[in-house]
Amino acid sequence: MATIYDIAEKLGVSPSTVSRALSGRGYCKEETRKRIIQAAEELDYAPDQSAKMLKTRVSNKVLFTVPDMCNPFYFDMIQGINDVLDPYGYLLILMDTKNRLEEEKRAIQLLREKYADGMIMVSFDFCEENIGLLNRLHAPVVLTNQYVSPAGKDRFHYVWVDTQLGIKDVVRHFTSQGIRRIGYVGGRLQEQTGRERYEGYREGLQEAGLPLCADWIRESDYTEQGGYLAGLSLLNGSHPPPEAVACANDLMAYGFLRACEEKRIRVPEDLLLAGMDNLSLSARTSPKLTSVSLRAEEIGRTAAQMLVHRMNGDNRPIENEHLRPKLVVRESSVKPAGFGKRET
Amino acid sequence: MATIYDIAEKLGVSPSTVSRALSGRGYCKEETRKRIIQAAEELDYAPDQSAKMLKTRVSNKVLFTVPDMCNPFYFDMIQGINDVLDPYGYLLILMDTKNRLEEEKRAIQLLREKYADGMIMVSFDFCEENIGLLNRLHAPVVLTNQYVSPAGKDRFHYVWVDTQLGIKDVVRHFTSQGIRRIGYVGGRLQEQTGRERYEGYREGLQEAGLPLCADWIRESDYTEQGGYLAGLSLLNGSHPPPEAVACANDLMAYGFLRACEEKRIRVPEDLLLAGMDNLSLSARTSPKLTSVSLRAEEIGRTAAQMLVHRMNGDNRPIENEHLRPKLVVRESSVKPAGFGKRET
DNA sequence: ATGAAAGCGCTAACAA
DNA sequence: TTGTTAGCGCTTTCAT
Repeated sequence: MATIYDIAEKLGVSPSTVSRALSGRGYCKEETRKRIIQAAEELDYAPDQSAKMLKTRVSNKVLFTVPDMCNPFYFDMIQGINDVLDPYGYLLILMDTKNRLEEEKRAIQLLREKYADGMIMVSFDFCEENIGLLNRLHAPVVLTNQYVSPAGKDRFHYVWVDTQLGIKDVVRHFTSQGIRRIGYVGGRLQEQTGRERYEGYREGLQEAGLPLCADWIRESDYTEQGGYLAGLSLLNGSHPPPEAVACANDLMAYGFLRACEEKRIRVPEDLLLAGMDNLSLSARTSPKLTSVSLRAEEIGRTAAQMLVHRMNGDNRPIENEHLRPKLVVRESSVKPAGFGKRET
Repeated sequence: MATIYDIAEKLGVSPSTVSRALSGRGYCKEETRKRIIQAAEELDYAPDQSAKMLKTRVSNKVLFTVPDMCNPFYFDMIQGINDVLDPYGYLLILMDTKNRLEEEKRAIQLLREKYADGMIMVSFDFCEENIGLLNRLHAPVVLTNQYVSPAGKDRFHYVWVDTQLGIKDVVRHFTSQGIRRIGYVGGRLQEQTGRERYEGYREGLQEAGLPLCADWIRESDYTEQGGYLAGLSLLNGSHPPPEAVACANDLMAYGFLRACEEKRIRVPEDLLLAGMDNLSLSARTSPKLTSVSLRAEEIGRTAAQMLVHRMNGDNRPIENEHLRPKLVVRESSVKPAGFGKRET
């Protein structure tokens, strides 16, 4: 592969002249430039990225990490991220951390090794360990969860949606219909996201004066299969069964729906159900699924904008962003006439 | 940021010793290695990728380009690609070419500039221009369409599914139910993918001795919105209307379904419908959508395997791969009792 | 307007 | 086992 030296030699000019001509920075006589450009084409020249990066210290890449590549939610986020990043010429490196701390650490390490100029990180569990590493990083980072270190002075930024409030809204939506036996399928309580959403459930019940009932609560993993298993377990293991169930995301709600089908429990005739994420799929399932919109694309867009701001060396302090969740009510959660009268 | 020189200096050894100790290649006394590793940690050292790349000429990245980031089909492919690439330590750069030749050329240029070691490219239209550029590339490339240059000796490989046969199977599925008025919503005929699938439609009709009828055929763009518009146009503009419609992908079928809803045409009671891609959504829509499975994940996995094979410098000639499409019949395409008797 | 030369941080062939 | 040295291909300062 030809280098600027080959071009320089062929034309009897110096490599620096070639560099200037091709990059457009610095002086170069128009005629010389033309000859250089022509020679570059003849030699099938293409600038070498690694050499350029080594010199300029920028990679033009952004790392985007998600905890579960199978969840369409993140692809909605990608739309937004890409919309913003593309015009700036940033490339997107996509990485699946599989909700494993080790993989998240690997992602952080990639940044230390300058694979990318910045990172947008989604995690179910921002904790002391990954946050500590993140704060040691020089490259800008934007998270999609709220996190404030006790010590303060965090180096990263975040854009977040109050999922706690979102789940609380779901519970309110149920109680406002007179429902009192409300179940919940969430994530692991050891994880930040799991705690947040569970807290919304707890608050919602409390607000309505309803007790927590372990029989109606399951911990799962945000996957369809996990929701299915949790659904079976909950439907089999609770007497009386709940009248309504809030799932901490749509994927688990789909799985729960599958469990209901299997158990011949009709939604919403026998049981009300709601999810969270508002995947585009949810408007088309049967029954159409009530869900809390987290505005995935907007999160992505906002996160990318914050990141670009920081990567461009603009060091004016920026505010962390806060998006409001929005309950989208569809068939699955609305009590039909004759609700609860099981057909036989 | 610390370099191996900083470590070398601190310890009074040479940079190459540090390099050997850290990379594990070449001799290094165990004790020296330990001291070096400790010093590296103390100095918060991380190897610089661009320097390593410049020297080793490998980027450990693979470029994956898709013509429409909004289509979940490609995310199924990503699962497969990532499954294969991840164990080898390859990172995935995702790029949306927006079905524009210019963007495809940009992707090819990225490879020339060594942004990545190889590429998996999805395009609706492999044509002389992009193929010509692809053949000039040194880096390995795997396409997801069949393409054989007239001149032969193509440098790239491909894994393909016979979508022509897939659409033909859909038409057969319709005709086997006695349906004779069969419509089609496809891609642009100027594009390779559009031609292929249309050809399947044409052959299917021909096989059943049915004539082509322009009233029942629409060109669109593989998006939901495109399918919706094509649906409205077809439903409004054909007298008599078709009894069944084959859509060239699921996204357009969803759009078509939306158009049907709007026009109060019931599927499958008034009209049969089928798509192609077999997105996971299709098993959950209402009605559940019949679709041709293209095995997205398997395409991804296979393509990635071929690419890895080539990137590892294994130059034994490899066969292009061929996956068979599979019709998955669901509610939307099965003639119910009383089909065609419009309710009023 | 152009050229010479240094250097980005790493690897690897060769010498010691 | 370790050190010396020469690049990888580009940018950029400084001199001409």
